[in-house]
Amino acid sequence: MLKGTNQEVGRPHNRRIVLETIRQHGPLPRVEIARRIGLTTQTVSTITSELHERGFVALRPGVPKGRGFPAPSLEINPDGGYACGVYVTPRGLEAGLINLSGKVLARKAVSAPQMSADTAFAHIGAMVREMVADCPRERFIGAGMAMPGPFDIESMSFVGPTTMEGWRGVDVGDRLQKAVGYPAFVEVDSAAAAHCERLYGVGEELFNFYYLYMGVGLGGCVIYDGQVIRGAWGNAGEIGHVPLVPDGDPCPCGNHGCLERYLSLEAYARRTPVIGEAGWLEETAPLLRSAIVTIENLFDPETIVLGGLAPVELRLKLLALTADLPNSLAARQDRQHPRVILSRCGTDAVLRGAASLAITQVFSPRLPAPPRAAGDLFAKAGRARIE
Amino acid sequence: MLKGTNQEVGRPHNRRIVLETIRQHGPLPRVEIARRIGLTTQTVSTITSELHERGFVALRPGVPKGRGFPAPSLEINPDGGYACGVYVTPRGLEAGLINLSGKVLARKAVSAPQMSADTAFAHIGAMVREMVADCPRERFIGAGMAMPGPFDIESMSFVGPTTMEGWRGVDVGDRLQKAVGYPAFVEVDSAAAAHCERLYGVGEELFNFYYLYMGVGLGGCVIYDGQVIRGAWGNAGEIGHVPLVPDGDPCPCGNHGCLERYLSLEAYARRTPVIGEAGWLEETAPLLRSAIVTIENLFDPETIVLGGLAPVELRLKLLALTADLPNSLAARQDRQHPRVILSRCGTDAVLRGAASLAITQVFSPRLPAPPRAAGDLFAKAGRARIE
DNA sequence: CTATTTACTCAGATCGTTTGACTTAATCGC
DNA sequence: GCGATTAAGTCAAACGATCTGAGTAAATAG
Repeated sequence: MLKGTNQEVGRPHNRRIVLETIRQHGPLPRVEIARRIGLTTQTVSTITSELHERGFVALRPGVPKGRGFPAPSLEINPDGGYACGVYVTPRGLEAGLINLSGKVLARKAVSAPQMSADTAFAHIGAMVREMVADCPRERFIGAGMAMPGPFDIESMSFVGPTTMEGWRGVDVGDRLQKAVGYPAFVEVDSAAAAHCERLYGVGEELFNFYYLYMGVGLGGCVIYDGQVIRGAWGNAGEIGHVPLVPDGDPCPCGNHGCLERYLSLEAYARRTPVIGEAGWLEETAPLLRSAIVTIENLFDPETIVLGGLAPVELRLKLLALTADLPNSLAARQDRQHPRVILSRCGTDAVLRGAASLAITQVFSPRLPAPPRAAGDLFAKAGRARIE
Repeated sequence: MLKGTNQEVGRPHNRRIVLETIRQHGPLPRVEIARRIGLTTQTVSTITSELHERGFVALRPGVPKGRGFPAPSLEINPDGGYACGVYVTPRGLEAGLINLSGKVLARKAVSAPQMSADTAFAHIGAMVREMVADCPRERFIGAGMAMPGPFDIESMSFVGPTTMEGWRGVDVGDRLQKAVGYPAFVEVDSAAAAHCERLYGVGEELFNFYYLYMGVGLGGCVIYDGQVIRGAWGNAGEIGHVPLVPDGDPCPCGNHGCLERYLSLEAYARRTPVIGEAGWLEETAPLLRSAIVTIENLFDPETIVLGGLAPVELRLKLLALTADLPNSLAARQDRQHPRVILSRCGTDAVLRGAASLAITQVFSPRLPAPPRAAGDLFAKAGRARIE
């Protein structure tokens, strides 16, 4: 569980830190990177020359700004690497190729309801191979795949509108790995979308937020300290099955009054023909507000990001319903952001998030927290070897 | 935000890892520690000799077990360090001295309703000084303090049964630091209790759980990967204010139907005179079950730990109500633990948790996650310096 | 045109971890 | 019983990533 560190661990870690800092805040001169990550310019220089050599970062010539050497800036080289993202749903497959900047360069899709796992992985293998062929082979990093959650919970995974039939007991990670032949990773769709938002959306400013994913069902994901909180088995975030309405609508999960029976695209599609969109919004508003209060009181996020498959227009209407929220611990004086905001990543969030999983896993810091200087018992003598 | 690592950071980190491994799994021989944390025996030897020198660990002579050198084991020296915990409530103060094993050695209390901050910190300063006097001065590590949450939320902190009057705008951390003159830390009571459970209770086996704290109000805390998840402002865990009953009882927080209006010692005290304990249990059961389903679906923990100030007898009765739980993603086949279990730490949980904050902050690993070997792009060349 | 400032680089020093040989203390097998 | 084997631990030298301090390049200030 707990692991020690040595130079062999430290170097890759620092490399990831440097690259992630450049990715998130670049273009940056070396001194500035060094200042941020707490290492010397020399070290950053060594690391960045390696990253440059490998083509992951590009050097932008320095522009004179006052006295002194005009510092060249480092930025991500978008074409330094590519990754594939696959989104598997009960309606079919979507796949995309992204570059290091998270831009979608190519896209493929297979439409077929309730694909079997065998068929799906055959398609996935083929799609990924085609996409890899479109980019420099040695620059392909890996693939990520997203699916509606939860995984491996028979009583929940295989019923309801987000059901994947015939996928019972399939070792998805292993199958993906074998199908693509590159490093492969799997994530629940809402977590993948949250990951995208963290990397390419609001995550540029926010390190702690809750991502509410309004898809066919309703999912969510906490980003805490910049990290996706996945739960013990990677299934955290099934906010759609929070029982907010006692004795409410029966849900395929077996309970009654689950939130996603009211707040989800499935609910929208089911209700609007009956009562119209305005009626649905009115009916859903109190539940949305309750959901927000629940999230705020449980997670204390900086903000809640409203994302998912739902079209922007609809999400804007939902956002409007949150103008007048009930009290919660989010009602603090010194808020930097509204309590609810819109996602900045488009409908490709899941795809890009899934693909960037591979990039993150291969590159990014699973960070060592800096030991705080809080009464260090080893302050001085710690440096001397004990005889 | 992201920090690099070097030898200066690495050594203290490894020291913490070694100590934490010994604390949690000791007594252990050096080889075994090395195996667990992924460093060499030599390094562990160097570090442990330092820890031994400083009196934090004790050496237990090796007992012959089969061939080879009989390995001496290392274990925590309980008297290697002491810390103070303070629990501040609207009813008064409780303070305690614990040793490195988390045992409560001394205890003090001041009973006085709605103490002002000035009075409280005067008392706290005095109590801590007395306790420090009872242990070797140089072995005193620091103090931790717990309070009912949430902090700094005017609209919620200062109303209701857990209210602290006259504490508005008080910089608690700073005041505590000044009052005790040692490293000082502050935490919400439920998080402190969860921390205690992590260190000295179920945390010995579980790294991912949700701690439900049934006190005057109702709080909770996620332990994820062995770490307390505190939220953006340290207030995560206000599960008591999840609105589970639409149009339910009005709550001092301003909303209606908050969970803690039904499930808390305050609710128990208010309702049992009217309908008796059995009546209360019956009335509360569906809400408790809903709360559990909510937690499970949002956090996907290994288990939920039922703790808090509520007496064991009452918690046992509540536990009995969870024998037949609704479906959730926790209903998996391969569960290692029941969905709900009782806390193993007694009523001192908050006190011990608060005190051990100081120990943890000074010693324990805020861990660097080991970079997984997933398609390392720098696999070989990473070791060679680039010219 | 010189002095100053700033970013960067080179080469050597530093220091925690690793490596490999050695020591110690137990059991196994003849 | 006694040498061979096994296992944990220690010593001293090697390793290697980062740091340190001197040196270089390119701008501005005066």
